[in-house]
Amino acid sequence: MRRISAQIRQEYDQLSPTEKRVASFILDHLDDLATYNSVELSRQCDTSKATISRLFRRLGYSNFKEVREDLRRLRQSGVPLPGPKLNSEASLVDRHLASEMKNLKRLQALAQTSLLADITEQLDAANRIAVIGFRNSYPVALHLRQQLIQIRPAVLLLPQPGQTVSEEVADFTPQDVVVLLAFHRRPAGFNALLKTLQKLNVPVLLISEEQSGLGKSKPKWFLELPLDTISAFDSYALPMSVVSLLSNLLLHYQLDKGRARIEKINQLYDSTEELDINLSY
Amino acid sequence: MRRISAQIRQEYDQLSPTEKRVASFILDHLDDLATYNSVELSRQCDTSKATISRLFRRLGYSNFKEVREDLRRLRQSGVPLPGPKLNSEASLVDRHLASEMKNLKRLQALAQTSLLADITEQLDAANRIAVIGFRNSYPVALHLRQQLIQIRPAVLLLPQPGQTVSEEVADFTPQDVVVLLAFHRRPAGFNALLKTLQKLNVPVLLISEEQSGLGKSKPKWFLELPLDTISAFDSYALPMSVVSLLSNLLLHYQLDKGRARIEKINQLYDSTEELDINLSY
DNA sequence: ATCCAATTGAAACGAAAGTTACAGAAGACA
DNA sequence: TGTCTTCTGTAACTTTCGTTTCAATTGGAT
Repeated sequence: MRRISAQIRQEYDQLSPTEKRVASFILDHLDDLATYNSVELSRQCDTSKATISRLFRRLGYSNFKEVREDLRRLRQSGVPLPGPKLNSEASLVDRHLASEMKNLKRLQALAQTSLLADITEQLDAANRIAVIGFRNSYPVALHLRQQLIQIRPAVLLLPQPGQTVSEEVADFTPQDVVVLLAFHRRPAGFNALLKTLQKLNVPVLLISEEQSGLGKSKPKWFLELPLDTISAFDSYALPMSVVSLLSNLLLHYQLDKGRARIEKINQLYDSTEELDINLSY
Repeated sequence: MRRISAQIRQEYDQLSPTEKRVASFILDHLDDLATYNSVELSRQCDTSKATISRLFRRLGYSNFKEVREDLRRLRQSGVPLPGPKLNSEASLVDRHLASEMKNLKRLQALAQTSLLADITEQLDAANRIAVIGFRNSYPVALHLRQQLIQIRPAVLLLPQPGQTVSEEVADFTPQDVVVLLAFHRRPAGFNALLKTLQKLNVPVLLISEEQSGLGKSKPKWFLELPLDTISAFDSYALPMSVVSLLSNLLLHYQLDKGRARIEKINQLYDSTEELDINLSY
């Protein structure tokens, strides 16, 4: 495929001063050049439309449209990203970000299976969904519930104050789904809960940190997310990313099926306060 | 800032069948919609230019140009690096991950300043820290508080049930710190809260989504995080990553100062031993 | 069956985007 | 100095884009 950046490098010496200025600008904005038109380009580079037009001609394109098409194809077909460069004295911040990047890449590997499609389907079909998360997993559970409730009814956050999970889960059936967020520090009794669910034959999506050893409990779906950081505090970035991903997947699944009731979404957004927070000032 | 995905959510039910088809396509291609024009859109959705034109009118834009400008502004708020680009058949999952990657890169650009060091120092020195977050920001606030409380005392989560933020914040001083998580849909009265804090001269760390326009309120520190995803549901991955980053930074700051007790860190690392919080089964 | 409202695409229109012709400016060279 | 070349923006142009008008079609409702 022809690459405009390559063309520019090749021809750069032959270009006139103004053209060089434009070419540099292009190299600096390769990623969203496809969204510019020649008028904007000329304004940004403080030159005329004519110069822009001539430049692309010089670079071997017959017109601007061809450039656009090339860029879009380029955009869509995998420019490898330059990884975060790290020297030995990289700051904590840099190292944190590098670590997050690494975690994301691992998720990418995990997400290749049909697992997510399968889960999405069940999240749509389930009569009820229970989202369960203790301690550090609780904020994630809360968030997941906040998102899911916007696209389907009957999404419960467990346990509710004053009740035990066992009680609330007792009447769950194979037509329901339980999402169990189980990152670190699972309280005593957790295994009992797993067993109960298994006995009831409730499909369980179990999400934990890596190396949790929870795979043995044979949940219907199992996601092990890397939470590693440079130091003692884990990062819950990936769990939140998965929440967003699952929500978006479910939304699109429902859209495809014509089943999404989007009109409700904003109402809920605006009026419903799912949490008992006092919003007054 | 107006977001086309939000507009679509709001109006979706009012749309005609063809318009719904187009709207779905848009949600599926939010990330590179800016590179399409109405002719291409109409071809992709197998409809006419006229329908496209009418749809955007219905979504509250006065013309297509306005849509483009909106989308470009969204896109351009990032660093000039070619993100991970995928071919057109890339799955939603792949595109989600690519988008997260891009957001991380943007955070990398934000984090170059001395801002974080400054914040860390104050988080250490503060008499009290209040963490405030409503709606979708609440889980993040909860999590931040959970982490910070492990390395320093007097970290409050506001508002507490039955009280108003104003009341609880009334006695805050310049020696305290308020962390205000303010992602999207800030409730009425939010500005009043900001002003109160300003009047009391309390240092505020304000964290919001990009393009929130909250910079005008002149908080002491201001972080704008990209939450963009491929579709309607935002990703709170970056906020959670920042929580982890801040926690780790503070931990290391205290370690450097000999102020963190080693046994605390061991506690942090130890994922099995538990104090029992009253979460029943 | 008839009417009415809603939906949609074809076509016409005006408004831009993009190309080309042209002319002025600047520099090189004799 | 005069001439030639190159570079560049202006303006005229052609093409494409986006909106609007209008008529055909559909699906209810009476």
